Amino acid sequence: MSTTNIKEVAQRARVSVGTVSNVLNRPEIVSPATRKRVFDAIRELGFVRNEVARHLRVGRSRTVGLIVLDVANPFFADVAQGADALADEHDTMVVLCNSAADPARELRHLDQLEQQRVMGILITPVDASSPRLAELAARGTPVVLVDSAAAGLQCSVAVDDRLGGHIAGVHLIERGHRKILFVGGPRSIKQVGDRHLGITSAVSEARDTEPGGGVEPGGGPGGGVELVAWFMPALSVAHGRTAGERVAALPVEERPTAAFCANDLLALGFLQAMAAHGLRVPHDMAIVGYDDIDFAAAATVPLSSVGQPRELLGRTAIDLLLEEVAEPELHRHRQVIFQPDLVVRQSSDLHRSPP
Amino acid sequence: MSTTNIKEVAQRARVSVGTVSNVLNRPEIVSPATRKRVFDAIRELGFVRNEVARHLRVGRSRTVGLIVLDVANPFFADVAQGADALADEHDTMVVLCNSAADPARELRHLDQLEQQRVMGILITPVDASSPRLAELAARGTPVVLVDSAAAGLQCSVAVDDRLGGHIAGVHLIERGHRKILFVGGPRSIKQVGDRHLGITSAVSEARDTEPGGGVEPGGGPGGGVELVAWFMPALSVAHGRTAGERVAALPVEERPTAAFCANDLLALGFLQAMAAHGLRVPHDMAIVGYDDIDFAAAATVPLSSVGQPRELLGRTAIDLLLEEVAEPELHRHRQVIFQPDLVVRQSSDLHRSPP
DNA sequence: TCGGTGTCTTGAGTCGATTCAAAAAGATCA
DNA sequence: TGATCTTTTTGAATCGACTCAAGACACCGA
Repeated sequence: MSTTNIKEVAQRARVSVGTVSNVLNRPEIVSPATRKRVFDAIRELGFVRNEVARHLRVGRSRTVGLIVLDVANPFFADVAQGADALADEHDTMVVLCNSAADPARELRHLDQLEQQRVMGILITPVDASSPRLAELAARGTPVVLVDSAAAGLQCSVAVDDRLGGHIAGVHLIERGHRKILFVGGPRSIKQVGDRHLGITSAVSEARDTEPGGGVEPGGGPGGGVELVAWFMPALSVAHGRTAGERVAALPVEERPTAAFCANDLLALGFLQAMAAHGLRVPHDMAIVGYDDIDFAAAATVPLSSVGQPRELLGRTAIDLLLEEVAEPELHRHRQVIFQPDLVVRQSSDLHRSPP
Repeated sequence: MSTTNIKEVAQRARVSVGTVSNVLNRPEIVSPATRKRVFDAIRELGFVRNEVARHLRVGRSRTVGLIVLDVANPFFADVAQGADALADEHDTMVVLCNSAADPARELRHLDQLEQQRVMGILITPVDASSPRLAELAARGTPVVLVDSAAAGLQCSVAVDDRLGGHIAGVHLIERGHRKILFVGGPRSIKQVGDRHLGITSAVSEARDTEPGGGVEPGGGPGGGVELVAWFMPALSVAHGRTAGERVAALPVEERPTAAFCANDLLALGFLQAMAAHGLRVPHDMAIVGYDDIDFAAAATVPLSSVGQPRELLGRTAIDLLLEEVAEPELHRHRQVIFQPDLVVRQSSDLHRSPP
């Protein structure tokens, strides 16, 4: 390791360590001549300040941890980019950690970050109600939940996932679909649950308002719209493909005509499976994804998707965190909620005529 | 911040600080009764070990920095995942930093990581010949170049980009293309240059071996294959789209029949532009990308792409780093080079008949 | 020459955990 | 019981940078 320390610099510049420290931190109070001597010594020795020691003394780090469910998901890459951009302006470093939706990994990262005394933690939790998050906050590490609303105990930024699910449901129903599949991820992930609730509410509203209260054969009670939900083990392209294959294997009369996937990775996988089994999108199967990642627009069939302000989520999270760090006393926890919006593309843009 | 420190724990457990430290680090040398008392005190006080102080004392951190050109590129997400997986097994944390291909940002991250005295740095440099990297190594922070071969001064893992470019070129020529466009990123990025060199060599080999040495009208000297190269300002979907639009605007007789893009993001953007301008892929324009990210297979037209062992790159980089850290004296810098392989999909899978 | 007033510089003490020589406590045996 | 090991525990010194009260120094006017 760079063994040159402030002491050696002081020796070479023929000043005390205090003066070197002053040059580093408040150069204006040091006389120009001394300052120059010190800078020269620093350059000559290739001195690099030991941030660890500095941090130990001043007790405050300039890094924040960002724990996401899946680094490989472009949605989180965009959130991270937003966070990074704002953090950068405040001379702060964002370290990105991947929990891979695994509570154990999440816990390990939380422990590591707390032990490193980071300035704060932004997290998209596997389980938002975990007591660990409250403990962290209580012990003094501010936590901001990202893409997941908090119950007042901490700050959070989120997009209204129920609304997003609702919009997607209304859209599909409006396009004439009467049997819809929801492809979710693990139930434990709150976003999945909320998006499911959203489309569920859209479906039951459709039942209530639909004319003719008779029970149609094969339809749900009180209306013609039926919703099936499958919860896959992960929100990945591979599991989307699995779901798609399972759907393709169903006999036509049982098969839904539309799928709402809890994120775009699932949707892209699902779409691939449709192509592989000769099902046309949107004719045989309409698809709506979630997140509106850049790749959604570039898919085999351009994908309809519920969009979220991804970078803004990241920026806002950093903003809330910095606010809390700056004035821990005055700070009141806030829950910021953004609105999703549906981007209709080819994958669902077809009016389905009744059978 | 968690203000409970080892001293308070010691007080409550009625032992010395040395004993608490022992319980934390070598519990087996402490008698069971004492150990229990200490653990109880830790639990009761909610003590969290201060990794900063520990690090200052032992002089060695358990984190490595990984600086990539673009976090939003799934290629790097996969590399990061590979690195993370292996690091995890060694109880080491990977922090991901984004240089966004900007030398200034890269430098800032290098500075920060060095100041934090990380165990080592994995980097896909904007400029591999930058003296900063050598300085870092000289001052004691091991550096491993990722996806970019080193000249013996440090370790590196890479994929043979010239070979990759060559394979792509041979494939397109073999499919009958005689006018090929190379869509690159900034020339300063080594990968871009190498991939260009690769396809250039494929083209000149084709000229040499092609029967009939006559100069064809519109063809290059000595053969019928022509290569044009455009270097875009960034390896992004947006710039791919720009390139595609520029190509689409060309009169048919001047327009290439195939494009080899320096990465899949460019290729996906290029593909979108083709669709937007009514050019059919692969009939009017064949496309080959690079990296074979998961989204390549899911594109509007499934994308041919030169594949790289992405996660293995990350794993190997960590492996080399750990090896160097473990035995700094014995360690000899190594350059690991993997082979790329072309995955042919629909976007280039068509034999073009001569005009 | 002295006191006063700024401007710089100094260096011991501090942050929290680890280390290790040395002391203390136990165990074993003659 | 005392001598000799062995097992535990102790606590001062240490890592490197920062802080701040106190000291050194220069300059000015009386």
